[in-house]
Amino acid sequence: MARTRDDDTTRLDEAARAGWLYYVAGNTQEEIASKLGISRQAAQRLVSLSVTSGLVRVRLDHPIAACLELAERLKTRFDLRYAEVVPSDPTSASTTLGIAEACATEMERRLKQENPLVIAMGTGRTLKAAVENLPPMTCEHHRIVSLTGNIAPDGSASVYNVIFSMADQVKAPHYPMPLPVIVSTPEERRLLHRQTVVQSTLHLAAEAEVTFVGVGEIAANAPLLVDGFITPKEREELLAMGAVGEIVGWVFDARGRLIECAFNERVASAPIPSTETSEVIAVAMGPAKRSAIRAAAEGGLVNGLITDEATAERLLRN
Amino acid sequence: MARTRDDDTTRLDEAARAGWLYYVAGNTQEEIASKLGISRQAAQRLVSLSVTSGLVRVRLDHPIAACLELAERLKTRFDLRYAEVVPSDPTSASTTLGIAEACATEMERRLKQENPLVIAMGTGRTLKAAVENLPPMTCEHHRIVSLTGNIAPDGSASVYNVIFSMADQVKAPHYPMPLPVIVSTPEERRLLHRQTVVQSTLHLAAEAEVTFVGVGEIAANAPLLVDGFITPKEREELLAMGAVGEIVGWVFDARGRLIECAFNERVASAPIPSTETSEVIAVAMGPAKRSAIRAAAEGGLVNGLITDEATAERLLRN
DNA sequence: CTCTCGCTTGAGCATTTGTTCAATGGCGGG
DNA sequence: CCCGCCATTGAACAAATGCTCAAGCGAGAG
Repeated sequence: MARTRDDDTTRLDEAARAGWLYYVAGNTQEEIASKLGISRQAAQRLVSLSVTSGLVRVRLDHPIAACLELAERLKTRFDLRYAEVVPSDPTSASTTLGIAEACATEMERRLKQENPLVIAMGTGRTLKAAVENLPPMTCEHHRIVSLTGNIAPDGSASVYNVIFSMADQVKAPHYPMPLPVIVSTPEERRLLHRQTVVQSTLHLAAEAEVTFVGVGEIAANAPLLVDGFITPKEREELLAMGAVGEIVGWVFDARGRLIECAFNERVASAPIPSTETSEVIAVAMGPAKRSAIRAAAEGGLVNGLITDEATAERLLRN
Repeated sequence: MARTRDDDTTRLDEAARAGWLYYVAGNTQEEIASKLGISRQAAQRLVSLSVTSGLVRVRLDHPIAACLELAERLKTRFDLRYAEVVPSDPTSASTTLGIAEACATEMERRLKQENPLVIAMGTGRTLKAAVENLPPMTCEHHRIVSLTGNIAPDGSASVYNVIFSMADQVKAPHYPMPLPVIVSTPEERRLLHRQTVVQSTLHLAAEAEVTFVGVGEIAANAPLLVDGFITPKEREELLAMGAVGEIVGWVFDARGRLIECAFNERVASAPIPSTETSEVIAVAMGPAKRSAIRAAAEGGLVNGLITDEATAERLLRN
């Protein structure tokens, strides 16, 4: 019963083969079954395994005209170096569907580069979903650095810290930040940031050529609140000070300026890499995040954006 | 009724959108229909169009263990720099299924490189199928050069000359050879090769960093014969001299040595780029081509191979 | 204005795919 | 050695997909 590693791999191999016969060679599952000498159901199970285990990856080689146009307009309107718009699924309430895949594709593009890169990663649900869409690679020449601490308020490892799973998937050297995301006092932050490990990570982050970040809203279901990084009371205070969004914890107002407040002095994240030296790509969609995205783009906190059609349209409809 | 270009493109856009909703968002065709406000059949047609027009591309991120192992053994056995083995469809008689896709993927990988490359292309059915699998790209920094003339025996443009469709698809500067594949006399070849255009193409070909070629058999359904480049009588003569295969027209024997004969003196193709300076990748599969492939690999005419599992196994089973 | 041609449409049907469920059988524990 | 657990199997059914064909529609010719 103890399913050995070998069992697993041969099973995946067979799944890959079945998936190949199905998707590439265009066989029907019945044909596959007879070719591999198994029952139709077994074939169906293998094919289905090949998709659920992420072996097959479909890619749509078509810059859907409307999306392309929206992307162009976003670039002009917000003075971005990079913009990508994916089609919206009108009924899905997901805030990652589509952009996660697009973000993964973009990451993959960067990772395939020959010359060594420093890639900085933010945190959050969207990036997590994106990283899950990365194919296995070997990128020993790039370095991946985390902009945020990896310790959640309750002391556990933060679930949405993506650097480990990303580094694991693409086999790249990685530099996490072994400290909490939000600390108790500015003094504590100073202290923690003085550690050698943290110092080198902070320096590396400042050198990042490419940065991927999620964007959090402050109102409604603020990720900071949901994940217990702030209390409802703190949220109210932030809102009162005009906070509309947050990137790796740094809270900013509607014009995309970091708010000078007690909270931001307790954020232990690395500074968001400069848009002068780094491509800083925000990955976010959905009505709740709209004003946060707009602020970040308008204020020049980011110079790249991956979003969906509906959000893009609303961003442009001033 | 005259379907305008605009009609076509918007239709493709819709197809892309439907394909996206289907393959990426995982909608059922019925859901897509209601979301786009069309009938289920219409949705089905769009999805199917998105597939047949090559918009969706499935990719299998799994080096099937057996194939990987075969590839390794091929590399060792024939001293290759590059080998790729794709799974066989046991019942398909196709000589391109699988390797065309694999070849396209490999070409794409090269084309995505930042530093400018010279890519030399052979000719034939396999390469044609491969090129049809290339995604649209913009590669203005690479140069694609043809190793063969583009004029068929009957004076028409050779169907299997792939450089134009390839260059069109990937938007790269390209250098065809405006002359017949096989000329009547060695003198004619000298004369034609003296043209300035041809000269520069020949020089470029010699500089190629990467070369993709098909491999033709001489016995059975020799492409040279089928396409009218040689007569049945000539074929017999070549076989009598020990010919087993041919690359861009150059006929070679079982040990992979170009045969010194009247026919090879009439081949107007560029010389096959040296395996010292270029990666010369043969793309071929099938029992009929087996001895030709083995000869080419053994004789060092090529140092790369893309083939299928069954062929790989037979090549290794000495 | 009407007819014709050719393309598009959607209903209906055949095929393929996905899921459920009871039966099977291997394997460790008692 | 036997029991029971649990993963796996295939039959049967449900859902989704693909195909065919007759009808509809619109553009242009007469």
